[in-house]
Amino acid sequence: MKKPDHSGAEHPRRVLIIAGPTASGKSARALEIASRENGIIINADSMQIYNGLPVLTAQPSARDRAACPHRLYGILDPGDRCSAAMWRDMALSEIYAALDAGQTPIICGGTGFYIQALTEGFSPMPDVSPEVRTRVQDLQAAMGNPAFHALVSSRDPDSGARLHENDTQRLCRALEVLEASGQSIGWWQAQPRTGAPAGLRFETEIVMPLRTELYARINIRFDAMMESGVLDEVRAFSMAILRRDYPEDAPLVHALGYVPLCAYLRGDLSREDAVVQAKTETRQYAKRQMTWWRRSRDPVH
RNA sequence: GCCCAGAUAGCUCAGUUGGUAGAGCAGGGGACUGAAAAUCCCCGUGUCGGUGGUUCGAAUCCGCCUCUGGGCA
Repeated sequence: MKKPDHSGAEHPRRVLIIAGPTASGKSARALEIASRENGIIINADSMQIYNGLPVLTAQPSARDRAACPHRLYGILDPGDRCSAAMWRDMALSEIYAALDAGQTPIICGGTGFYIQALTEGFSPMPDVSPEVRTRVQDLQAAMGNPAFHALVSSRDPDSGARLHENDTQRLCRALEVLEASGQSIGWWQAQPRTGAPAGLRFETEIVMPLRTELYARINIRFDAMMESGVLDEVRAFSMAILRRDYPEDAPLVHALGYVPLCAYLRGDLSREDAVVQAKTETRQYAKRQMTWWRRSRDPVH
């Protein structure tokens, strides 16, 4: 599935995007293309960007990395915090560097939001200080969902109407943007997006296997992880959190399977049940990803 | 062989004194503007094990049968 872009540049340079649900075979596809196109593979996965849990997050093997250059894999410390905008900036500099070196950038990953950030950009947004963000989150935790939703509704009726009272993450975001800028998030979102980066032409390929086939691949891949030392890295990572080397809410704790595997290591879950839960989480994520790419995503602007 | 307890949605189970059944999980669909592997919304007809009976009416009461646990021999 190819999508043209309309950047209007005279000689737009080609950027390939290989996207799709987890375990769909994106990496193998990217590798295959890279080998015949003199490509550089650039990670578009919000978890693979951190080092710390390379097996659990299914980062490319040493062998794959040796076969062609890979960028943005495991480049952030688990204590860091990436964002779609931060990734966009890093990806763009890797893209331009690859093109300047005469190589084909191949964006590969399953984080649809990141890829959207790259190809469509964002509306401008105010900087939100960590203090404001923390204050809003603490307030939310203290008030509880209904009261917090009522508060946001009173200060920003549009967001209150648009967001469900349980959608704490977006409600917090709405309030922090308002606090930081004095304007509602809806006002900011009504501003035009950055749009496609200049001088680039994206060619997107969505790898979308049949659901039954994908689920089988997920199960097989997780069993392989269990054989490849995931438990060791999960144990080490959870110890690091206990030692306060990383915060309790480090992004990697949301890696699929992390919670059940920790429960197994603590003795709260049998190994078999932990594996079942990890596979289930992964299937549920794959389903969400399929929803993301199923809709027709015509470029905005 | 006898006694007891079960048998209800893919799974685990609710189901008040009889009025043709509903939760959690799984599964499906959807949303997504700087946390996105995040966060959130919507979706529940199934010979109520089988069969005969009581009753206007049975998942519910009674008989028999089948199966599964547990106990006694």
